[in-house]
Amino acid sequence: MQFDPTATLRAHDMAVTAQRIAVLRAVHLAPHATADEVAEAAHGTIGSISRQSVYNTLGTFVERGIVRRIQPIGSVARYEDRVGDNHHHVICRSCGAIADVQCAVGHRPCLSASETHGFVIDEADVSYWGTCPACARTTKTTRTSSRVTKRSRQRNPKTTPTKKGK
Amino acid sequence: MQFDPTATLRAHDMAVTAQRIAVLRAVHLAPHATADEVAEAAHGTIGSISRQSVYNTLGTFVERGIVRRIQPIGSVARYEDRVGDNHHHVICRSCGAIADVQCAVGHRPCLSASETHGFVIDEADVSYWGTCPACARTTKTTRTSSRVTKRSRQRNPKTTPTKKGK
DNA sequence: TAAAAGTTTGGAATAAGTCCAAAACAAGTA
DNA sequence: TACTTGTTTTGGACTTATTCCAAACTTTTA
Repeated sequence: MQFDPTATLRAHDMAVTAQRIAVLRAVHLAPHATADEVAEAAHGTIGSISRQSVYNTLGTFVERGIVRRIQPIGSVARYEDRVGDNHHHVICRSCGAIADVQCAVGHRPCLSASETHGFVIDEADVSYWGTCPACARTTKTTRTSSRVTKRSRQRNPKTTPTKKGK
Repeated sequence: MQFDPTATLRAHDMAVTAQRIAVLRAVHLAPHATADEVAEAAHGTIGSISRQSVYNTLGTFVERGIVRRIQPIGSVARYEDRVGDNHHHVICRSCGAIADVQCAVGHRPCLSASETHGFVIDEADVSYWGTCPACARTTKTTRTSSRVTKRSRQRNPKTTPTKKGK
């Protein structure tokens, strides 16, 4: 089965627009990308797309189950188009790298909680925390300081950052 | 073992201040509270505390392992002082209610990922998603609309210097 | 008890995301 | 092909959670 944005959109009765295709492609090519990164990538393919459209589109996709939204502690929301296989994630505490890990159980909810307080559970979302190979190598790395990387979005350039010399 | 903020602070070589005691107490009395709720509660006990102090304090506590920070998708960060027992959470998709569930394994990381991509894992953070008893009763409830409840914070209404002497 | 060290504070700044109403567009129909 | 209609996209303003900063204040140490 290959990647066909148009077919996916059609299958979900969604209008086929350049923006949607670009967003879907961006998520497909860069798993775990942030909305901002998706916007950047989409911008690269179709020249221009509004931030709002990126959010709208991602939101709609999530609603329909076309993409999944994950949000590790300390990170902004991230998106991936690998859905339905109930896999989980390993996140590096020092650099924020994320990798997929197969669910050992294979079906959802992949775990059963012992005492559920009457909640009806339909999904178990697991985040494994640890150190990635790269960071493990450079031992004694900044533990607390360098949280999950943040990239800044470029808003209206009119607002000069003025470092306010003091 | 009983709850003794002062002793806890001393044990961690932290200066004992009214703010810290108030924050610790707030987290203890309202598990899963947001920074805002903690601020409100602390405000109730010691009359006044800055937002910044609440964040500083919570942040420091998290660093030292005195409190744990959780952040379910769609929710702001929440804090709890039940640490060290590696328990997990069930979250209601419609109202955002959170409850603790005991970890079936009991020690961390409570699960072992099958294929770790070389990551050294030290913790497994599990979020169970579903519907709480209350929401299950009122079936057909707004699914997408009422995400996790948002409370608005009340910033200092401009001119409320509040006594700073004393 | 005073200096040193650690905390708290308010104000300003950011980042991420949402609201809104108008303009642009996709797709079904004549 | 043109038309119509309902859906998308857009940009600008706004909100909320959180962080940065440097000065004022408290706790602790000596």
